[in-house]
Amino acid sequence: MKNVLSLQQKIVPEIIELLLKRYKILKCIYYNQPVGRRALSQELDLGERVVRTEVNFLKEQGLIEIYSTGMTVTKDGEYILESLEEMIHEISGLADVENKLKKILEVHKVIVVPGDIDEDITVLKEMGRLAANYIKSIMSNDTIIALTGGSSVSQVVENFPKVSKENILVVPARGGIGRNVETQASTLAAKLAYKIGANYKLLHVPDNLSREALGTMLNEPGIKDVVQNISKADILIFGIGRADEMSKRRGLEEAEIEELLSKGAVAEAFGYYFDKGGEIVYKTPTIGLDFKDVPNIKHIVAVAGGKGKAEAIIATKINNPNMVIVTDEAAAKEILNLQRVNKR
Amino acid sequence: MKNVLSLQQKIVPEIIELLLKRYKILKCIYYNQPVGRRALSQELDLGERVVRTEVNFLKEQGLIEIYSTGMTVTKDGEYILESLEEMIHEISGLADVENKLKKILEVHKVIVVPGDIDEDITVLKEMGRLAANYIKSIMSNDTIIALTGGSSVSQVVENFPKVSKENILVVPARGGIGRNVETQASTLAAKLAYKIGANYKLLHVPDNLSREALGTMLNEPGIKDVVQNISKADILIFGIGRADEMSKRRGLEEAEIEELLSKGAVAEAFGYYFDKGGEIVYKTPTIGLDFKDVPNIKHIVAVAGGKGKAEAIIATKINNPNMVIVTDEAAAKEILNLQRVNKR
DNA sequence: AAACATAGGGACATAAATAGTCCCTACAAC
DNA sequence: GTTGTAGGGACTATTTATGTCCCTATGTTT
Repeated sequence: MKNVLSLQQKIVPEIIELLLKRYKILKCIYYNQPVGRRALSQELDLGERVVRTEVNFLKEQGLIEIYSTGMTVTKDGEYILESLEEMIHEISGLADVENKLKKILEVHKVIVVPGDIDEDITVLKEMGRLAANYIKSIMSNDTIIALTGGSSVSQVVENFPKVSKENILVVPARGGIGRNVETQASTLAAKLAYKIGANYKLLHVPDNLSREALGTMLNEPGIKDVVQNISKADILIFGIGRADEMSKRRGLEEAEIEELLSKGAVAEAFGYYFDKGGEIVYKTPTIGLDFKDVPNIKHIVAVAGGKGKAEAIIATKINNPNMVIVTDEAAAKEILNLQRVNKR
Repeated sequence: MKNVLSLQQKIVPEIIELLLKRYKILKCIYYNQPVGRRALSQELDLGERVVRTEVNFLKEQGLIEIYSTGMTVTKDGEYILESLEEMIHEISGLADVENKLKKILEVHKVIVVPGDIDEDITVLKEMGRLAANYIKSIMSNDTIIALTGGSSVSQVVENFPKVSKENILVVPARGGIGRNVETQASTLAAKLAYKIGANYKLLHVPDNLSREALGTMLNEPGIKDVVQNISKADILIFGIGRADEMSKRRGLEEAEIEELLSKGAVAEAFGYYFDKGGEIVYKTPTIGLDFKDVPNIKHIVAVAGGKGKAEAIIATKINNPNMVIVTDEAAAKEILNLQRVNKR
């Protein structure tokens, strides 16, 4: 049989939360027995009533006993507690990792997909699907979605479920034509719009323009309109890349790449390059989303996976508490590793 | 690690139900695809809305796809379905058995405790605990509980949880003094009453009285009162015994026992002996609960376990659709066996 | 011995999830 | 075209979970 737990993750994902909650409570009673309901709820940071409901359940199951002096774990309970330990470790792996990353990266939510993007291509798809589902859940009528290019975002679009909201607008976050037409922001914007029956507007502007050219472009009416829409975006979907890879892929000149890297750039996201400290060290000369607008966007979804992306994910510091990161187990664990090393 | 599933049964039993429900739905879609929501809900005997909720979930998880022609299971879904099969068999063992028994025995509910009463003494306790919990859930103020003697009922009393209802009355279902004072109906009634802070009344009448003596007794005011209470009982708790064992234990004379068995008696419950067909072939001459009152009692809980009791459980036919049977795995499986043999 | 702290249980209002129901539009088969 | 069945939307009713506060019992401190 395939691993029971991963199967259950798929068909009854609620099990994780419930199991964890009950385990936590049982363990807490065990370590503090005899203990009262209120002391417990404080210790566990759960509502008093919630604790009570669960405590009643545990009593029903004969795992604890309740006296007027407090609650104690029965022999059965101890046995269960012991047996559960192993299972919990296995299960809580990801849930735990998600919570840790949430704190480390200071974001609203982290979604970790089991597996490694570099070893299993379906992991990327799963990332896309989960990101898409999340995005669907936050969409409402009249939402403006801005997105970037890249293979990760491409999978988000590819796995987008049907949506029935009205007057959705999809725009590329920034101008710029990548090598691969299939994963360009414009292509993806159009594809997503088509999939969910939304409108879309495109920015037909190459990357790496001169300042003068940019200025001129910005005054073009067709472009000005799109740029304004972008700045009003409600949802931003973007991938995170490694600075070294992205600078090449975006066709920067050798000299520029060298300068970029010598400045310590390790991450790239929507045209901005970040160093390890999260400082912006370079900005791709094109038009579209301005970094100063980013902190105000209601929902930001970053999608990136693979061990190699860990550093870049950490470096991409966007001061937006609403950010959600969708990544894979490999990247997640590597981020935790790097963090541990840094602490020493 | 102890078996994951039995652990989960103990700590998150709700999830198992959920798992079963979803599996059932997924499987049903698979065999009928493409199929509509309403057809499904009819097939599965679930509310249309319930099906819808679950179907949405399955879609979210990517296990099914929804088209305007109906729902189909995806490759992922098929894989899950296949992998789940084994797990379901293991899990649903008892749940399934419970349902089958419910139909075979034509009762309101069957509770099956894993294990064999004859091999593991804790199984008997567990049966008692579950029966007691069930009884607690149906108790209200002013409830009258009638119970018989026996080791099974004794465990129900022993494992009774705290109850805070008012004006509960506990009475023995029938008069009669057994060999073992500890498990006599009178003793148990008193013990239960003490445990839950209820009142009790006793019937001090030996088994096997002559007709004349019975008539006399029935006119005694102290006894008349108790008998009236018994006939108004809201809950009846009783054990089921084998006719051969019980007739000896109850101290019948050799000749009577032979007559009894030659009449085909296989089961005994609250003083009545039943043959295989569920017909009453003998009645212990004592006073108390009358069989004609039994079909009208609101709640009847029978407790009996062990392979040897299977035949007796089948034979004890009480025409009361509210009956609940608490038994063990050994008896349950044997009942299914006997049933299969009978069909041939 | 009295006062106090903390225990579990009861009760009730309210929030949230779930289920029942009915209607609508789309699509496929006849 | 007509018809039957599909899924989705939307509203209501019902059940369940939660927050809150109060009560009494019990063990401990003063």
